[in-house]
Amino acid sequence: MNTKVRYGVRTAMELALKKPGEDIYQKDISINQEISYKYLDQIIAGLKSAGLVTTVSGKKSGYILTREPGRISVYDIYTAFNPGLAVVECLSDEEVCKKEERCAAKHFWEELNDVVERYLKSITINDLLEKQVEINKQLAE
Amino acid sequence: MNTKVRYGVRTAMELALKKPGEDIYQKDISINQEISYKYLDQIIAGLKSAGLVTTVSGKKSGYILTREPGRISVYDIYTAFNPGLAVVECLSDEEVCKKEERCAAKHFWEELNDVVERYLKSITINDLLEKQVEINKQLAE
DNA sequence: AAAAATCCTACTAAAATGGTAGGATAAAAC
DNA sequence: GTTTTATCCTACCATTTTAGTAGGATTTTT
Repeated sequence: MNTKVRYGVRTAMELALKKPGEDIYQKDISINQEISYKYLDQIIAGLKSAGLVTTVSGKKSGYILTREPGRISVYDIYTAFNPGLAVVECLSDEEVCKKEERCAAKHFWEELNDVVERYLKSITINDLLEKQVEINKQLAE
Repeated sequence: MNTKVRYGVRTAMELALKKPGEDIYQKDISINQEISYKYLDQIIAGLKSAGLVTTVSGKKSGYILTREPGRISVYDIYTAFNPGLAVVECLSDEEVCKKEERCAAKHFWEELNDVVERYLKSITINDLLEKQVEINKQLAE
């Protein structure tokens, strides 16, 4: 899990809090989330080309999520920055291990991959926001 | 999951098949598993310093597992080559994120980390060997 | 003593990571 | 219609990690 995925998640959380009529700019996200303004360029570009975020460019434009936060999973954000989930390289179709299907280890790595993938798909941006509310409540006590 | 962990798992599987009186040398593992003899040096060194493998002095010498295959998990092998499991860097104690406990994302990464850790701990070398027997049986059909 | 095996340290090419830099483009405000 | 402010786009780069290679020292067996 590299910084792009992590920052991507936090960016999506930030955008999910946008209220109708309100504008959220790259600058806002950069400041709130303490992510370099320029690096955020690449984060947002990734989210856009994955179809998770959209914008109208121009002076007052800002960004917006294309789907409700409850319909964007962490897996969606992960795949915005990675070709696919592969906990070991022999799972990505590029490289083909000589041992292939004879390899019990490979079967195990595939199962691990499934475990992780299922979990990433099960958590949405909305879940994270709810968790955030819960955390804020606990801190206020 | 880097090559050291993957090769480490396959090396442990190889050693687990050792019968009493039989010797398994680095050379054997290198040939059977198609791992460079010299690189295997480092793999075995890691397994040894983690206490999973020891050198036996007998007729010649060779290596042996220090525990039954059913009591060596993939997590044990993982930690032989990595300081600890951390799917994101802010989970390793070295770096401390400014957001710390206020961050819902971090809580999520921690849960993901637990999911992976539990799974790695749940699978033993013995499980992999049993799976291998199953695969061999299916291929023979 | 020779041979065969383990043990140990250092080096390195290539790729990935986590950014920075500089400017082009688009549209709203004046 | 020009200035301002925001997005968009491409290239570059330092550092770290990865996946080994290399060379030899030491120990054990024959």
